[in-house]
Amino acid sequence: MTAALTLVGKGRHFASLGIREVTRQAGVVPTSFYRHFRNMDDLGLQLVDELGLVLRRMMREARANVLQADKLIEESVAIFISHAQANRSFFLFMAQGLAGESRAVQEGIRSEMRFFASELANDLRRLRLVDHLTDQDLDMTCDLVVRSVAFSLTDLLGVSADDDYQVEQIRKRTIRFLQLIFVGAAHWQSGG
Amino acid sequence: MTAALTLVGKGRHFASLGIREVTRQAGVVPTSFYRHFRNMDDLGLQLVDELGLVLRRMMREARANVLQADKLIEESVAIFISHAQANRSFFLFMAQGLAGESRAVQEGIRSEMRFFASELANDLRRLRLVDHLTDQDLDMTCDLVVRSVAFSLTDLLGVSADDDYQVEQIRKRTIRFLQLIFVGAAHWQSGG
DNA sequence: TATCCGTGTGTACAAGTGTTCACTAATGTG
DNA sequence: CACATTAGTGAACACTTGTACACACGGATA
Repeated sequence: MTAALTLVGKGRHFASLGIREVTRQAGVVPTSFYRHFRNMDDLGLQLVDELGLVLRRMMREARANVLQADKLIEESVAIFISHAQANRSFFLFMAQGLAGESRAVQEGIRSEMRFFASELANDLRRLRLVDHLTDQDLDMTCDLVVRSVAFSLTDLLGVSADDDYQVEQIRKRTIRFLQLIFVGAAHWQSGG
Repeated sequence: MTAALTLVGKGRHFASLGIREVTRQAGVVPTSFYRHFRNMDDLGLQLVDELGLVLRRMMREARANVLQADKLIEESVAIFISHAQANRSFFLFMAQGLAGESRAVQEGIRSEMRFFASELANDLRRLRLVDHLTDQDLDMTCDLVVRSVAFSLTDLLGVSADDDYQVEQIRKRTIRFLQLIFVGAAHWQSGG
């Protein structure tokens, strides 16, 4: 699995990886592959599971560091970006998988995103920042937030990790996106 | 190019297509490929160019059909969905290319999206619906709109084209996303 | 009419592919 | 100690792959 991620990190697309290629990168003979996976789709699915762990770690850190409501967006985005940079290959895999070849992987990633969105909704409810929204509207808002961040992720993965200027631009833009969404949420139904 | 799109439409990922595979689908001998393209990346780039045409046609139809401001979002989303269904393979290619293997294709698609967003900004300015926004804020709003729609596109491509119920769900959700964004835009700076 | 030029063909080759099978070395369990 | 399980090995198979080359046809041009 690490070998596959490494190759993805080097710019390859997961869908174009072959068994021999992955085992070669892993420094192991091709037949060993079958000791662990039935095929590449299977490997992809197990990567999705690990991706879930990465996302949960990120949520935990966000919850620990975002104590008060102001700067909530800024802090969260910063944490997100730092995790995305630290696990570049993982997030590359996630971005690729969203439109990938394996329906199962696709559905897995989508489901991780839904989980993430619902956790976000819980947190916001707990902070009592959105009491005027119905549960359904809050879910929608969080869904939109997660999608926007996911899209920013593809921006981020498109620039080199040490291009500080570009990363900063992406950070600022993502923050403004989220601010715009939350302004919308604040005036939802009452103002719209 | 049609052959490549056909294969993508059948669920394959563009990055995993080979020259022989494409020419086989085209009903032509492998060597003929080189008469038209230098390699698969080259083919991808030419597909991006054609994608531009598809998007422009879509914009033209939207401008022709969205006459008055109310129902603007509903109509636009409907037109978008019908185009996405009618050119399923093209939009699949677009969704794949965003996180694809070829940096050039990636950049090409991104650039088409930026163009789309800027055209949208022009239209909104012309309709004088957003006079209170600075040009920069309007651009950001349109960027977010285009991204949200693009993400809905991946939802749409994930369900079968004739699953009316699911398509309807996606349509409604996309509309609500855009409404939320525009409520945010309406109260931007004044309300945020 | 003769001559290009764009497109497609057939053959060929070296390299890479997924998958199988029988074998081996290390590990932990009774 | 003997034994089962796990992870890795190496050879072999039948294909598939990208790419090169010389060749053939048909329509446009001179």
